[in-house]
Amino acid sequence: MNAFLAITKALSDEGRVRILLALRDGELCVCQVVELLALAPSTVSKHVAILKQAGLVTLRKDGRWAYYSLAREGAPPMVRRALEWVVESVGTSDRAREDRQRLREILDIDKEVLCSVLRKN
Amino acid sequence: MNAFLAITKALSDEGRVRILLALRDGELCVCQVVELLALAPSTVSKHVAILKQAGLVTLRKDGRWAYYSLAREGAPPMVRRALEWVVESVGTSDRAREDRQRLREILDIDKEVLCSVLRKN
DNA sequence: ACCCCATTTCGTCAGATGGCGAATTATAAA
DNA sequence: TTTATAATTCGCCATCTGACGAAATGGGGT
Repeated sequence: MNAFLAITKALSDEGRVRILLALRDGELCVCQVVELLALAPSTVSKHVAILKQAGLVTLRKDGRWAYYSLAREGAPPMVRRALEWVVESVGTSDRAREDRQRLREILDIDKEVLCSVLRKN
Repeated sequence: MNAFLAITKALSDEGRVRILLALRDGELCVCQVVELLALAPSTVSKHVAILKQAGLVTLRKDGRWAYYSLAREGAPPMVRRALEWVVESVGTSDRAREDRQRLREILDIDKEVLCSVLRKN
């Protein structure tokens, strides 16, 4: 029950759901998510930590960068079903489409440049 | 997205999940849920209102009594999938088993008597 | 060794949430 | 019409949550 509630709580925030949907197209580093959601890095870091705690995403560290991905085959059925349900339910919502388009623009920017730009604001 | 978040928020409270699981065996009136969860009637009323708002349960009024049931065929796929996921994930948890046993005892008590007993506490 | 910088952690604040009891509503019974 | 009562709504409080900026962490680069 605790694991289940960790998932439902993780899914009960729009920003976190948007992160999951954005990860459909592949792993993202924190600064890319920061740009997508227009939230402070510390806030995004907390969000992805909650998603990770719930088992919905996995973390790959590469030097200074932290890449988050959707949980895959190894994940428990409860998690896989949750992700399927999310995608089925809101994967084609307006917000998801807007985010996907914006994400394409973000992915065109070099990561180094993107993170530097963020520091200025 | 709003409808989806209404569901995930509804599912992010243990009491509300327990209510959904209890409703698997058929409709319940508020005072029966009050007895099962050991919460104040006003609190339970609020919980079922949230479940209803999310579309996860339906309400049937019969005189002074309010019976809540799980959403059925008519419900949107998003809702049906959510309920399937809930049952798959926590339908056989310890808590669910305990509740089901306790629920059998509660259903053996006459509704009128049950609600009267609650007033005394 | 030193600095740079992506990320995380910490401290704090405003707003949301979950709990209760009291008051209100609505329906059945007397 | 008055009373009783299941349920809901309201008002309040304690706690949780999500937001931010500042400070700490930790892995490159010079």
